[in-house]
Amino acid sequence: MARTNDDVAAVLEEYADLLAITGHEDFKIRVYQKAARSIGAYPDDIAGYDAAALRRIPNVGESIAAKVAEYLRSGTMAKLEELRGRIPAGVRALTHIPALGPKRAMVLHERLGVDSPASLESAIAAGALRGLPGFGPKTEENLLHGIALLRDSGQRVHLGVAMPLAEDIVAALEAVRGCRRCGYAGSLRRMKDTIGDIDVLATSDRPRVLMDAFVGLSQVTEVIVRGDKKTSLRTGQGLQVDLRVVPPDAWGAAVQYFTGSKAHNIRTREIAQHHKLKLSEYGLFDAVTEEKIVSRTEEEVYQRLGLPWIPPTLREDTGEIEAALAGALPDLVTEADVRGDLHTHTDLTDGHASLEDMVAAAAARGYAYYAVTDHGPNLYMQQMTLGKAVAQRERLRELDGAYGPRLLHGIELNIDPDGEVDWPPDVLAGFDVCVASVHSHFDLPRDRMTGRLVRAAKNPHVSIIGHPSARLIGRRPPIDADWDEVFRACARSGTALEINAFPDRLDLAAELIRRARPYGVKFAVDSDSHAVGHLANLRYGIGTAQRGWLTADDVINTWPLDRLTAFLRKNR
DNA sequence: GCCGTTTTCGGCCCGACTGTTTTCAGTCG
Repeated sequence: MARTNDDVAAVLEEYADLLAITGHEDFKIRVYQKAARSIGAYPDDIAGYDAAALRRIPNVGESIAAKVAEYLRSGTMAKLEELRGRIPAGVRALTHIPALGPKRAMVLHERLGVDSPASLESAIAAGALRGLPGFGPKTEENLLHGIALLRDSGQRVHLGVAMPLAEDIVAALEAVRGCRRCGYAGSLRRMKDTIGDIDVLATSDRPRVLMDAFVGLSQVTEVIVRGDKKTSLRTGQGLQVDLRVVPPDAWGAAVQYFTGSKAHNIRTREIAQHHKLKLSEYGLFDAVTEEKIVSRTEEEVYQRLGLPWIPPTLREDTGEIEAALAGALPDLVTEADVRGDLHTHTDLTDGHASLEDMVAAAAARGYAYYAVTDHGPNLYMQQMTLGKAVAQRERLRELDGAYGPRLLHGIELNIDPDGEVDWPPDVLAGFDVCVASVHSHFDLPRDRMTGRLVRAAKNPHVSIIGHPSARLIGRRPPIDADWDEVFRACARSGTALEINAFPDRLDLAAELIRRARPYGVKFAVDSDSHAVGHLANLRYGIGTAQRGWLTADDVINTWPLDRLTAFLRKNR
C-alpha cells in the first residue's frame, strides 16, 4: 500500500519524464526529480497538506507546491494531464529501452509516430529509421537488442544472488597481476534489498590486463561496452556488471563516487561546489586551479567536505547529510555486535540439518546464545506435536553449554487470520522464546490484518513477530496493514519485530524499520536458517537494520543474555 | 523551477563510451 508521498513522487517523476521528452530544459527537469525525491523521503505523510505546508519540504517551491496541492485536492494535475494528452504512455516506455533516452524518443515519436517499444520494432523492420539524423545501422541493431532485453526484463535480483557473484568476481580480479585493489560498490555496498547491476571498482597500473581478465570471466555471456577505464558485461543470469579502473591514488574518491546513491552524490557534489571545490571519481579538486586536494581514502574526501565518514548503508540522501553535518549520525549496529540468533530451524520440521549440526555451526560463529525455533503444529505439513517439541527441549538441555552457546528452546508459531496462535498459554510458557509469524491468508482487508498482528503482539507469550510483512522479494508483495498501529502495539507490549535476514525476505524492509523505531520498537535480526549455510545470511539482515538507522541498543540479540531473557519474558 | 558562506538573479553534478559525426550529442551511471 503506497503512501501518499510515494504516489506524489511517482506523479512528479512522470511529469519530469514528460518534460524531458517534450524537450524542456535540463535544469527544469532536474527540479521536478529533486522534488519527487524530497517528497518520497519526507518522514510525514503529506495527505491533506495545503500549498503552504508543502513548501516547507525541501526543493518544493511555489510552483510545485501549487501543483501537488492541486493533485492532493482533486486527484489530478492539469499540467500533467495536458502532457499526457500530447504524449502517449508508450512513448515514455520507449525511454526504458537501454540506450534510448528522451531526446531520441521524441525524434522517433515526432518524425515517425512511434508510440511504443513494439511500434519501434516494426518501424525498424520497415526500414523507417534509415536517413533519420542520429540513427545509423549500429543504433538500429542496439535498439532491437534493447527491446528484446526489456521484454524478457532485466529484473532486479536480491542480495543473495548478487552478493556471491560480486564476491567471486572481486576475488578473480584480485588475483590478476597488477591489480592493486578491488571491491564492489553501488547498491550492493549500500546493501539495498534488490540490485539492478553490480559495480566493481579496481585500481591498477595495468588496466588493460585487468579488462582482459574481466571479459574473460566464466560468468560472461555478453560484452556491452569495452574500454580501458570502463567495461560493462552481462552474465548468464542477465545481470549487468560494470568494472571501472582508476589510478591507485584515486581509490577513495572513486569508491565514494561509485557507491552512490546518485542522490547522495548530488548532495556531496553540491557541498563541494559551495566550498569552491569539484568532486569527481578522480578526486576532490580546487574548482579554480584544478589542483587535486584529496582522493586516497573516502574518509579524507568526506573530511575535506566538512563531513564525518558516512556509512554506505545510509547514503540515500534521506537525512544522512543533515545528520552528518549535525554530528548526529547513528552508531550503527554491526555484525560483530550480534551475540546470537533467535529464529532457526532443524530437521525436526522443515530444516535440513540436525539439532547437533545447527548448534555446532552456531558455536563456530562465536554466539553466546542460540535459539532453536521449529514450526508449531498449525503449519500442518510440518507434523509437529507437543511430544516432539518436549523431546527436542530435553535433548537441547543436554547439549546446553556443550558446544559453547547458551541454548534457548523456542518455537515459531503461526498467526491465524484472527491473530491466534498454535498453543494455549500454559504450553507456550514452557518455551524460552516464541516467534509468531504469518504464513497464509495474505490478502485480508487492512483492518483485519492490522487487528491480527496487534493481537499476536499483545499475546504475553509472543516475544517476536517473525517476517512481519510476509513479503517474498519479486514473488509476493507485503501484506497490507496499518503499520503505525502495529508499531504502537509492539512498543507498548514489548514485542520485538523481526528483521528476517533471508535474502528473499529482508522483512521488515528498511523503510518500515526506520518508521517503527521512533515508536520505541525493538528488533531481532534473525537468519531463519533452515540449513547450516544459512546462518551466514545474517549479514544481509544487519545491512537492512543499518539501512533502517538502527543501533545495537535497538536490536535485542546484541544484548547480554540477562537483558535479553528479561525482554523475552515480557513482564510476565 | 528552486535556491542562497558568491547570489533575490544567475546559476544549476560530472565523466566515459558509443555512434554518428568531422567536433559532438545522447545516454548512462
